[in-house]
Amino acid sequence: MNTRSSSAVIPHVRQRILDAALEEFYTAGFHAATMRTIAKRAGCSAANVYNHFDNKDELLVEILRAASDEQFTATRNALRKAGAAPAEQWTAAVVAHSLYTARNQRACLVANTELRYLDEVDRKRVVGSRDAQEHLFVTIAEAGVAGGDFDVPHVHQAVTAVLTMCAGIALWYRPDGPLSAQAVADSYGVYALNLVGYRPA
Amino acid sequence: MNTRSSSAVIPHVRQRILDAALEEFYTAGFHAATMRTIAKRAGCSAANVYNHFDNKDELLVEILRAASDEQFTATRNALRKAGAAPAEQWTAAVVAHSLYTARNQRACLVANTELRYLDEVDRKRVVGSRDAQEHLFVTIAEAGVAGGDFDVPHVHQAVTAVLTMCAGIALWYRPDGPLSAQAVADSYGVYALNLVGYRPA
Amino acid sequence: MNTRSSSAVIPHVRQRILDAALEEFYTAGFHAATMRTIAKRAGCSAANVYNHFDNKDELLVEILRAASDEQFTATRNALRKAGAAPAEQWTAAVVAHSLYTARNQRACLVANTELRYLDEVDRKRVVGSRDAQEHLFVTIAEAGVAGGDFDVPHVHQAVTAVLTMCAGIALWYRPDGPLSAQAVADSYGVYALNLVGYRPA
Amino acid sequence: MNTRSSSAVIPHVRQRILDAALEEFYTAGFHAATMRTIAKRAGCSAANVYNHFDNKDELLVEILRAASDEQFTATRNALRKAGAAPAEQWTAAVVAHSLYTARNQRACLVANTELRYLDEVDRKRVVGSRDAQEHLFVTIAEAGVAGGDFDVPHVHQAVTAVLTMCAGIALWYRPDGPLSAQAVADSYGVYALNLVGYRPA
DNA sequence: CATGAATGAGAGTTCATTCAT
DNA sequence: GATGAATGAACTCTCATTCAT
Repeated sequence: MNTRSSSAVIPHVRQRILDAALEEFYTAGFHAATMRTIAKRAGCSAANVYNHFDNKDELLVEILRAASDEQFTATRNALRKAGAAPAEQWTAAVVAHSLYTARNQRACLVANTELRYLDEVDRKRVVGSRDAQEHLFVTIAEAGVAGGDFDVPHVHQAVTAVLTMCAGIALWYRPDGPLSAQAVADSYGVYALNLVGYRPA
Repeated sequence: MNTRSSSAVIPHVRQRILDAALEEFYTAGFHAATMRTIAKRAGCSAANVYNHFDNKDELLVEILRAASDEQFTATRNALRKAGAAPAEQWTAAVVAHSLYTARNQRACLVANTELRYLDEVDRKRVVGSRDAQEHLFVTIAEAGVAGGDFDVPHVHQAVTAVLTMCAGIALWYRPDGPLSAQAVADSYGVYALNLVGYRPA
Repeated sequence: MNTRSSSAVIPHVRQRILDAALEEFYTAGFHAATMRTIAKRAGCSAANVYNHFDNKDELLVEILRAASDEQFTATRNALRKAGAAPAEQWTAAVVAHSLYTARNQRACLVANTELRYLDEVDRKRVVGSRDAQEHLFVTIAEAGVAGGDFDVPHVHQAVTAVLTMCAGIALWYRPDGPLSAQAVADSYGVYALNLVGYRPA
Repeated sequence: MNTRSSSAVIPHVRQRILDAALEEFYTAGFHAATMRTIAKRAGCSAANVYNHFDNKDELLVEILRAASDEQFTATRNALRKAGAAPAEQWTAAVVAHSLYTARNQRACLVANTELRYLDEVDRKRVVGSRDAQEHLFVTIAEAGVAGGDFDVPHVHQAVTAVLTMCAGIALWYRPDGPLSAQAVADSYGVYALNLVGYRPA
């Protein structure tokens, strides 16, 4: 009966707006989503959205930045727990990345299709952790090649290929499909390890 | 001095409109592209676009359908010239698919990002050759696995992974980059062959 | 029954929009006037206004620029017909200026109250002839003082006083009032001649 | 350490809001000024403004009424100190009126440009002392004409001309300009005396 | 084929104002 | 007194599309 418990059940408006925006961006696309439909889904007036966010772009920025950061964090955490061998690091990174993509399918799809609609300034606020993440993958792959574990042409390009492959999960994955997110991620780990020409000793 | 020769220099309006639309869809996205900017780029009035196409959706449909069909054709032609072994077929298909993607980067990017904005009816007019193409890849991969050439979990899913990986080329490839389209396609052929766990006999 | 004669009766849309805008700016003020009310008064849709003018500011600019230019022209024409003596020039200028103000009361009132709402760029497009006009008055007044016909402190300031006095006509003059525009203008000519301390030889 | 001394330093909210409103009305105009910017300038929330004033109109009314009353009072005080002769009364009134206008430039400008945005009821609450003031000027001018000191056509109209001329001071006067408020007011006294055709005996 | 003019629908955004706290 | 959150109404401006010519 107190404020805390009720707020535990119905999330605060700000979060409800973000959730609604993600849903709308996902189903309709950024441009086709309207502040009015977002607001209605969030259960408030369109005007009130502007009490919490500067404008429509800001909604997209917040959503994408949060997703990017979380995904990066997930990957780094996985790496910390994995063995030091390049193959283990590589697989751990790909699996974690894929797992996050499958589990946050909406946000990841939006990130891959709507990022382009942000202006230069806002895009920079989002792509930071994306670039860092890519750099992480490149480092691991290069270590693998240098150590003779991997054998693949154009390492950097291979990393790009793997990352877009993983991002693609967001295009088709459904939680109620035949494979669990974990199963999908695991197989993508295998694909990626194969892709870089890993040959067990 | 005949019509044909003049049309060889300045393409007919219909084609100019399609070219303009592709360019606008590519740079601005389907929703942000306006009939006016498309028309201006094509060098005619907005009203005149409607003398050649039913509506804005139709422009997207035409562009995507043509690209899909051409890509499918390119892939089938490559398969006809390739050896019968699964590895050869698989590589030929991936290379052809990738090559088309790199060489038609704009259309392929639009196909992957804007297809969702078509309604059910129009989307069906486009996805036919896409599905056929996917089916082709699946058939080859399954043959490879059945014959023991390939070793990969969840074949169908692996094909999806490969196709999204190839589609990703459209996201970053630039004709004036360090690698030629052919070089990129060749390395993607290697990636794909690795990915399915190919082991030369 | 032909197009020409009908267009002679009902002015073209562009002019109807300008007329409507002036009326709305006059009665409601620039900010309170809406594109919808302007359009409705002009007998077209709000959207169509944008086929003829870039935006709301442009409406104000066009109205004010035309009024400024016409007023300047009226003053210069009057000067050409007047005698060379400073008193004659001065009176002619003031009377012409006042006459225009009374006869174009709406435009002049809008010019004096709404000019401030234009941004720097647009304001410059309007104030050119205003400044030129002021310079004209100053030149005449200074000649009068130099020749001993006028005797007034701070000549430039006196000109400003006269011009604001004349502009004030737009605040209260009504065509159906007791005095004709010409009668009002004539008496303002007297006021202005008195004001600069004219003493007939 | 008591309330009075502290209020001497930081004025009470009500006054801070009025000051802020005047500043905003002056720089942006009544319609463009928002309750939020006014509140921010006053250092409180927009909602709090409504604890002190009924609505936005009320802010304008309060400002204009105070200014009108003060100006009227200033004029009457000046008249009491001046000699009885029409020329002395007339000059004293104009100088006092001008002086107030220069010294309260912002309020006077707002009074002359934004009064029109008040509805009938509110406008009446403001124009009372304006009308009274005009009546005062007319009385003096008519006495001057009746006594043969002044010679000017359409006395009432001449008064209007003088009052708008004085009001114009608010348009251009700046405290840091070349002339002091007193100097400006004095020369406007001369202009006005000239204007009514004063001939020293 | 081609166009300028026209429009209904709707988008993002703002704002004066209210109200629970 | 004071506030943050909320809202209905309205505004400027855009856009796909139509139509007379």
